[in-house]
Amino acid sequence: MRISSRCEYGLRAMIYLARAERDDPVPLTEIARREDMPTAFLERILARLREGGLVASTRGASGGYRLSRSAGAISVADIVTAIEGPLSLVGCLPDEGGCARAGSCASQRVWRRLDDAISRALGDISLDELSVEAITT
Amino acid sequence: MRISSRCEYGLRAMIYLARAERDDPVPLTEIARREDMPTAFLERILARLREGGLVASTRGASGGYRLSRSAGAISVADIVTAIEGPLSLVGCLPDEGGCARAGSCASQRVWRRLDDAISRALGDISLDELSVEAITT
DNA sequence: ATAATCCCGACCTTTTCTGTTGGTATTCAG
DNA sequence: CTGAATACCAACAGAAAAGGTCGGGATTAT
Repeated sequence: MRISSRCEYGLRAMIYLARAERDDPVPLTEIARREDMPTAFLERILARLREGGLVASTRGASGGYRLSRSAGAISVADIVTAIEGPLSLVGCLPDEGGCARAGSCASQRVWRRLDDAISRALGDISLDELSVEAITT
Repeated sequence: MRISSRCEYGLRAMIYLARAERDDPVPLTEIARREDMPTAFLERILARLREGGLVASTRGASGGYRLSRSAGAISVADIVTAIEGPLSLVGCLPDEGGCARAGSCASQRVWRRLDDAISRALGDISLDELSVEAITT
């Protein structure tokens, strides 16, 4: 179980945006350069974040990206979900069709508990908390 | 972030072994048949569980697998670790060489917190708890 | 007009996942 | 001793996902 680079890059980019305290949008190339990430790849990650409603973009010269709401109102869970899709761990959970043995399936409970733990852990961390942490350290 | 079939199969197999309350070892084919899992694949999973010290095998006719210690002394974390390797989420953690930006890297903290949450969640669930749960439900 | 920028679809390479195959070694029962 | 049942193991293969690149189109400030 590894965190994908997509996710890692996406989170770093969001932190970068949270720290960029200015009104004009931040261009993709700047983020990529400063955070040392592949530009074209990052672009597609930002596309997902935009689709997820976490960043807003302005096109054209002197365009770029900015957070679509305050850093305090964005959790890491939001970011990961926007990038990776639903956080759910297994396909056999009831909402997704379920599997034959259902009900009597003990392992299902394990994954559900894990799901909860992950959601809670990631939901508890907000973006501004991270940008602050990083500065004070 | 999905749970791999390997893991799912492995956990189910372990639960099966925990419930099989008998002294003679359980053959691979039985587990595979009863749990509807691909035999050869399961074999390789059981190999990892054996290397991880979670199951013991006896060869030859009327051989098979059994838990190498009591179900109460085996956690889901043990199982997942044996099958998937270390539970750690990112490669940039200090123990694994670290990355350039280290120290000032806010995202690292996120993954570490997540790591902890996962380890705690999986470490808290023991195998006998699961086999009991499954029976009483 | 031009340069800076976002947008997007198609492609590529590498790795991981999910198995399968075929053969070897070991042990029990007759 | 033989045969069947079993674990063990290495090599292969197809599918999917990860990680990334490319080329061009659309938009906008200057």
